[in-house]
Amino acid sequence: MKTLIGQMQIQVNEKIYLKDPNSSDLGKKIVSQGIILIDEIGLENFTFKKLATRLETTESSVYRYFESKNKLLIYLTSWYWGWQEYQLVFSTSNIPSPEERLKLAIDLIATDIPPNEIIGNVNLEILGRIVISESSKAYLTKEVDAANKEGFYSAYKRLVGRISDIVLEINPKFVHSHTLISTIVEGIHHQKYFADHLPSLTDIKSDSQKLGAFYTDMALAIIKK
Amino acid sequence: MKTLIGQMQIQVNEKIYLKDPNSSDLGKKIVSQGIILIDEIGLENFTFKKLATRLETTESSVYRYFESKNKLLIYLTSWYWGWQEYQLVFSTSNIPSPEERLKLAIDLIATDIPPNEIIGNVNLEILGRIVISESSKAYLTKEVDAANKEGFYSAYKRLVGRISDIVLEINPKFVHSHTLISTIVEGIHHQKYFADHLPSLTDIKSDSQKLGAFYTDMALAIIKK
DNA sequence: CAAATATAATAGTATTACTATCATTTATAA
DNA sequence: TTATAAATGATAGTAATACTATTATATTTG
Repeated sequence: MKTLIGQMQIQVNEKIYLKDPNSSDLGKKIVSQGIILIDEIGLENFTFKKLATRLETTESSVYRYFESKNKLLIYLTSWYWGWQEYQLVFSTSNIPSPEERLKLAIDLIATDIPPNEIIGNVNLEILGRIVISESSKAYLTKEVDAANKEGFYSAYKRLVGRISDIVLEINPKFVHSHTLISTIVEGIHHQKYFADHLPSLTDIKSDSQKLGAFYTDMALAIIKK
Repeated sequence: MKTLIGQMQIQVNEKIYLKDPNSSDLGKKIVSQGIILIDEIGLENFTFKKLATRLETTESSVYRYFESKNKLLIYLTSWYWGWQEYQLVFSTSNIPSPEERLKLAIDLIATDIPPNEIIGNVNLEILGRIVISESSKAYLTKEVDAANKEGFYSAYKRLVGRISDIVLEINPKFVHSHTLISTIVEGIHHQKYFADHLPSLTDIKSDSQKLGAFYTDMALAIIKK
């Protein structure tokens, strides 16, 4: 999982941005530094003005790439899920046992990203952190339905869909595969957040192995029931 | 569950507000109409100015009760969890079987609040809706740790703690009771949101009975494993 | 080298998220 | 009943946010 294909590119729905941030230097900086700034000050305090100042550019230049900070967030999370999907496909490709593949999938979601893992100047560890604490805000808005219609959440849905398919391989009669997997994915992120900030809501303190193991056990217990 | 005790009062941590909204007419309206307005336009678009206009009062008057809209949100969610806790204690009080109590607890979380259920001019159905779509924003902020230290999330933690205790009655050796219950509570809310807005992430379309049944099955499967 | 494209500089607007002051109304208690 | 306190209303003000618009200046590409 360390170095994948040298020049991999994650595809993100074009409607999310005004101008492809991958098409220019400034665009790439907006993404890579945007991640860092959101992580530092939180999405609520993050503004395009502050980002522009940090990049020594102007607010209007940033607005040429993204319509709003929520769109930037949607871009970042889509990118993240696209990357996770890529890793899922990659890491499960030669594994015949669906049970083994499910375990790998859940561990993939649960595993902490090692520090300084970079793809195209995106720091994945930091991106992983903002996905945990901010990603739900990308869909918990009054604009969900419009955004969903545009396909802004398709990367996430695809990942959940793929893991659900593995569940169905294990038990084709299990009718709650999507519910189960979306519960597990959100659950893992929540538990990590709780471990750091609201520890009495969890029993697993920053041990991604145990976290993955718990959810794998839970999944298999209900799937095979 | 229809009419409980006529004049029940849910206690909310005093530090959440500047002035007790229950102590005056205006305060009560801020809460009851605040809920309605947040539901209508979403937390992002909600402002104290808009609420003041609707109440035919002034922004500064609203600010006398709550420091910020985030505090109002914390107040509303605390109130909600306090109310859920009350109902939990009430509905499980005479049930000896912990398994039966767990089922009741999960169903309580999953059950849709019937329309027009009112306690002290708070519309619970609407409050339930905003808890689903906005409550996580109460803790997904840079101020979590400070807020947690002040005890702003204790109502939620207490509810999770109580249900976890039931889990431990069923199996005292189960070491993931908090993880399991917080996963289920958040999971139920997410699934309801998904059913309405991102249906491909769920298999249960607005059927709170099935939702409760699924999570109960899942809980028992892992607890007894 | 011209033309297109990208960025910088600057300005401007309505709204947000507050804080402050002072006048007026309403409740309470002596 | 009146004095006093408490709550609300009216008004003003400020820095920041979330944008849009315009024009000038670089930079790239054909």
